[in-house]
Amino acid sequence: MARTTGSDGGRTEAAIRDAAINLMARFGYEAVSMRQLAAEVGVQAAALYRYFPTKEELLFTLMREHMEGLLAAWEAVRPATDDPRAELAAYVRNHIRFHVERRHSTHVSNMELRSLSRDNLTAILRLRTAYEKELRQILRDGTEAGVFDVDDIGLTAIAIIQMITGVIVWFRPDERLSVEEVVETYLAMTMRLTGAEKPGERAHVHANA
Amino acid sequence: MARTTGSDGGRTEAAIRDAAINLMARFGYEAVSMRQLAAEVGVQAAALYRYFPTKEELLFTLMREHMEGLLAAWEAVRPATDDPRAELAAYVRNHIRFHVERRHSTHVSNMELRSLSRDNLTAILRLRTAYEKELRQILRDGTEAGVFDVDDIGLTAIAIIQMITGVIVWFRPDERLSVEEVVETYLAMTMRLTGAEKPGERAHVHANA
DNA sequence: GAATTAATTGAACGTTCGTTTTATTATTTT
DNA sequence: AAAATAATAAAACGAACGTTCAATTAATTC
Repeated sequence: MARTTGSDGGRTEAAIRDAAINLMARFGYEAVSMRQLAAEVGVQAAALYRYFPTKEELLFTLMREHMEGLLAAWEAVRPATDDPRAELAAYVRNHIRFHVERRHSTHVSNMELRSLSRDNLTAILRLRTAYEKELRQILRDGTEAGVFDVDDIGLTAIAIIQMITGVIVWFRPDERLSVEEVVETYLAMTMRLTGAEKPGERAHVHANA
Repeated sequence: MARTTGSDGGRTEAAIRDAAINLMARFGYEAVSMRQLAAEVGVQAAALYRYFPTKEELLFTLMREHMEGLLAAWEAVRPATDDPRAELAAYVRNHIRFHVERRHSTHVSNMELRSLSRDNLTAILRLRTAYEKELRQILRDGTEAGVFDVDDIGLTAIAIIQMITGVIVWFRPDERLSVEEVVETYLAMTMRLTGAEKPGERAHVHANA
């Protein structure tokens, strides 16, 4: 046989992306074969090469779009304020919501960096760095304004991202907690971590020596 | 050729473990072939099978010993006190020190769970759960004693472990920060996260409404 | 309705994979 | 020094891998 009835390039490509994200999130990039992926899509392996030149290019496309989507989502919700607390809250909320909604592609983007060629890796890391830089800037602004109490900005930024990305390891949308409850709990922990004063709050804790 | 001069089973097995941890941490379990591993050790691939029956059993052994080592290290340093703050501090310090010292096996243990068979996975997760349970107990004790202010114990425990394990992603021992500096910074963040009162401290922050 | 383009199949390519088998040599035991 | 055992090499197994190529059919254009 050859071209099948009702076949459509756009739909097939979307199906490939979808299946690839699911399979690679579950079994890992290396463990998923092009034949397995094709079977999931419902085509022969050769058909995949009409849409992606190599397996790695497929992975790279998925990761790049994930990172670009994350940055775009942040740009879209970034508040027009100069209160670092509001900015930090928006950052954390966006991060968790975005990642919970896209657990599988987050998993792939976080776990499969080592399967990229040098150039592709560099491109992804550049996007990641740009995203983390936003958080560092918020922490710096807040520290200078005196509303955060952060010792090491770079270290704190990494710790926060690590913590709030960890949600996707355990969170499943149908459990006792809703997404919004989780978001607020993590936000509260983040605020504590940065020593953020709540709006209306004036003083830090003082030890009674 | 066959048996080589000076060959020794004990040394070869140790060399296999060592090379396996390094290679698998760098390239991932699936991406490392038995031939590549053998070449790193300096033997033929067939020789590996004298020490480990399958590739997966080798992985499982490495992961099991890592987790057992982590639990053993904690048992060894667990303080004989009922102050949850001291216990939490000991837990965090031990966790970071252990993981920084064993970056590669930590990486393997965290990343390669999906390459295990069901039974082997269950065994590793059992160890992991036992380890996390220790932290939850500390948080629970501290919350009941009123020295911690934790909203959701399970969620906080996961967030803390995620945060303090994240050290190995970026920390390299020869940089501007020493291990002990990093340990203390993360400890401070953990204490803030849990709302821990410092010894000698009496009150929490109060909002000025 | 003929020509063109899009989408896919089926077979095949050479390579590498984890693993097994058999033979061979070094070392230890008797 | 002979016998037994430990440690390895060398070669081979069938299966699976990513990828390519030629053929074929569906849909679209002219």
